[in-house]
Amino acid sequence: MGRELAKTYDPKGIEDRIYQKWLDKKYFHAKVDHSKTPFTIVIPPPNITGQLHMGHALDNTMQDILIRFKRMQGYNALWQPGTDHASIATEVKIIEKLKEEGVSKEDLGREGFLERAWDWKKEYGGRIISQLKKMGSSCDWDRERFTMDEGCNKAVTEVFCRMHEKGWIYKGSRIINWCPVCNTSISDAEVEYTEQAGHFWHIKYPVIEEDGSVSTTRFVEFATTRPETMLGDTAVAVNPEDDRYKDIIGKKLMLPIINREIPVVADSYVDMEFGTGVVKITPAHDPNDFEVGKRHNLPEINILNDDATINEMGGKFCGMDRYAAREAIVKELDEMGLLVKIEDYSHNVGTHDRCKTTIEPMIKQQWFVKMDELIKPAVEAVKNGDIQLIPKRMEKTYFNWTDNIRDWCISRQLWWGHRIPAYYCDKCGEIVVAGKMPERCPKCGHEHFTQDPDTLDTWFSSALWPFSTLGWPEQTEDLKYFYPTDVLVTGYDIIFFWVIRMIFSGFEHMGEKPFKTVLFHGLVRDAQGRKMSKSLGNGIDPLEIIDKYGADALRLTLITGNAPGNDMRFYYERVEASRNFANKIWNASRFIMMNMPEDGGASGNGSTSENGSMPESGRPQNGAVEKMPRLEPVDKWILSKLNTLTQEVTSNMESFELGIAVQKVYDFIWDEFCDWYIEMVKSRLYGSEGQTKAAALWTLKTVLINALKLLHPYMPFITEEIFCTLQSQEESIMVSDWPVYKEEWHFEKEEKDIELIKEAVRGIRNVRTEMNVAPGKKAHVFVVSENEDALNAFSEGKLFFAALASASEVTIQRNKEGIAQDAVSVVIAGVTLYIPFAELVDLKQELERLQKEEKRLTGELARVNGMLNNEKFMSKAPEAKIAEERAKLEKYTQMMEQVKERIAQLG
RNA sequence: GGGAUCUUAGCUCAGCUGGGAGAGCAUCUGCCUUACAAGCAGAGGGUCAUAGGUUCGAGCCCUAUAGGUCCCACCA
Repeated sequence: MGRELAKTYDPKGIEDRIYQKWLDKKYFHAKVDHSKTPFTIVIPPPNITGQLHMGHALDNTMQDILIRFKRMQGYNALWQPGTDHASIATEVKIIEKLKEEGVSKEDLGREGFLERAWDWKKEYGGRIISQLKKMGSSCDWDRERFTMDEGCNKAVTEVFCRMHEKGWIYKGSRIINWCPVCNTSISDAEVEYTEQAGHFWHIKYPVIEEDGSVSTTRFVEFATTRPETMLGDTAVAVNPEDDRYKDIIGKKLMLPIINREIPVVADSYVDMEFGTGVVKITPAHDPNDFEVGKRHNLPEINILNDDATINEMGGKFCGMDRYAAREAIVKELDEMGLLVKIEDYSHNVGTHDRCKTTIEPMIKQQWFVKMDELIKPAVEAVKNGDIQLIPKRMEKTYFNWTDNIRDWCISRQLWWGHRIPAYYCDKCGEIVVAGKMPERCPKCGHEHFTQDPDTLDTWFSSALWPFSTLGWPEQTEDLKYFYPTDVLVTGYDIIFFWVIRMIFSGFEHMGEKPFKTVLFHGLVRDAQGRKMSKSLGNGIDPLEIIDKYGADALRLTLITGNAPGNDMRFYYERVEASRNFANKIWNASRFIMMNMPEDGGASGNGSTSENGSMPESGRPQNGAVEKMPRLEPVDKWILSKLNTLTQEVTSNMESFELGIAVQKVYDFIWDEFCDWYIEMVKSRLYGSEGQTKAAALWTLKTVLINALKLLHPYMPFITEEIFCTLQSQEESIMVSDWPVYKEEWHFEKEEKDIELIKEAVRGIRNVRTEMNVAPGKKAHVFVVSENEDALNAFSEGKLFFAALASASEVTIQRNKEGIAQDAVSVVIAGVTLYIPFAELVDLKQELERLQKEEKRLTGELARVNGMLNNEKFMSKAPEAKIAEERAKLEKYTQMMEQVKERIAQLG
């Protein structure tokens, strides 16, 4: 009888079927509806080159939890999805692929290359999306966007033109970070410093004497880690306070090999304590030297080609690679007697975060975004709490960046991306920034232009994501309704790249913040705590986990026991624990369904798949289907517990404490519902009494359904499967109402009473184990109390002792008359239980047990009395706390009396 | 050099605004009790890194120390 469910939960098959149903029913789709409050999340768009990794899995699980929660709460929940073109990452991959075919990017030309890139996008762009679907993500796929689709392109151009107009985008000659392998400039944020073993070459330059001759005796010595840059030296600097060098300031030196006269300048940038206190100045190839050069009007001599070979400025080294040139120059200096010594030296070298190539600072014409004004509202918003960062400590990281903000280099010498909308007059070179190719030059009237070959930093378009995806620059209904979005969920590692840039872009172009809250998560690490990486080969594929344990188990694993912004370790035992929990719910549900009558409003074959023609409209029956029957105390107890749970979980989720919330649901379902409630009502289900059985079934079903709802955002698939099967309905749990606190489900007395019973049961189980009583051996339990409430509670709960505490019979009485002297006793507040066994009980052991308890109680009493007798505590502690302690005092005093009495009996 | 963060049971981690130390896994002891052995019932295990301080009261707040992790800057 009842519905057939497999003995263990097998997510395979179920998950795909359910997801397809959700898609078919358009549950994920959100449209403007002014009768509802919107709740919006924009997805951090994954790269089209990407494959789902644990970071995505975590990020998307958190977003899906929030979206599903809010959707059930009645919000108009929109989760806006899309992908990112990821300019440099994608371009690098395509070039790699072309290389295999023996073709270079230049062979194809710009047009040909872009064609290949779009092919790539078509082929792989969808892969990550289908993987996100495997996770159960309830994104509105009808709204899927791409950072290089028509709308986003329009937004990018619009922003570029506007900011240029305002003077906040400018073109300038600056020192930038150049990657000689990717052949592009990169922003400061893309530079990754790694410690490398290198050398410190001590070199000296000869002084030019008054008479113009090169001295053979006077030298200035310094040390460098990049001797080849000497080709571009235009000065040597010392600290103006440095007495050692005061006399040579303003003198000239002879730059060896090149034979160029360079001055000695005084600049406070030089640290007297470091090395010899002398620094060679290469303005074209070092950011600090560049600044010094500006201050002293030094020439900037670029000595490198884009591929990091030496250019014609390097004389005979022209054409050599930078490292070959280094060797040759050192050798030559040595031969000239100018190399003093070589030291081993370990230092930090800037590398490109994508390809790990050592970057080369160079002076280039690039486009920049002026940051000083732009950043102000973004700083203010976080400062005054308009935008909330969770956890709060992320604010410090945020301000640390904004306080030291530098202009943002946005041009990239790449082809895959948004081409800069700047056009150069072929005749006079005039720059026109516009949405399309200008017709004639405003300066000279010429009609031919060439567009800037560069593209924009990939983050330029992602910065606009929260509003470009909603239709901006058009003033769409979607934009007005869904913007600003509510929560941004992302890793703390892209706070500078993305979060800050979205914030200032939102204020600048929308006049309003892009989101109210940023919820950060940490990194998912491997079992040893290492970062998961391709090179280490320690990555765990989320799809593999889903295949083996199910998406629900994966999701639960990623959320439990993790606080916002904290890294976590991922290992299989944790997934197993989650899988076991899924199985636990499955079996509890199976048990309930097995006991449901065929007719009781829950008939049907339990399968949801072949019955696809259920009415689509209307809310589901919202859990408690039938009207509330006459309940037993234990039913009221679990309902009351559920009520508290509902309140707490909702509150935790509203404050983004997702891990805490799900832990509570887990504990409730497993401990309270399965281990206690189900065990306590079994006899009522097996018996044939109509009313009490119906009440038990009603309660089982009601509590289960509500618990499933609370769990649904975390484990969407299994909760859906059970929800539909249990109620034989097609309508989804994901569009059912979120549970709320119900006054009529609040039962204070019953909660107290059942907790008392539980305590007694635990006490009996304890002594039985301690006394090595065989599990099959039943015993008579005597309950002795003078307390009316307790007596009532026990007479109501009498039958539980047979099922839960191996009682053959329960006798309730006001005194211990007729109870054998050698019984084992259990003391709980106000009640003493006696269990006489047929065999003689070791009274010595019993006495020892009681004495141990006496000792424990003595300690407790001392602590409580210590507080209550402390005047300062009494005058300063909150009243509630004092009342709590008083109650404890009463309880322990009572128990102490009982224990003492029992000890006296034995003694 | 600047900053953040962590140090809690054998392991991995929770512990929200200060009010009697928790979970999962592992270990030990019993149980195939008709939902579940991916289970049930019990048990052991922590001077919450160290030293001070504030407080009636500190795992939680402050200071210092030790060790770990990360971010930023980049001293040539």
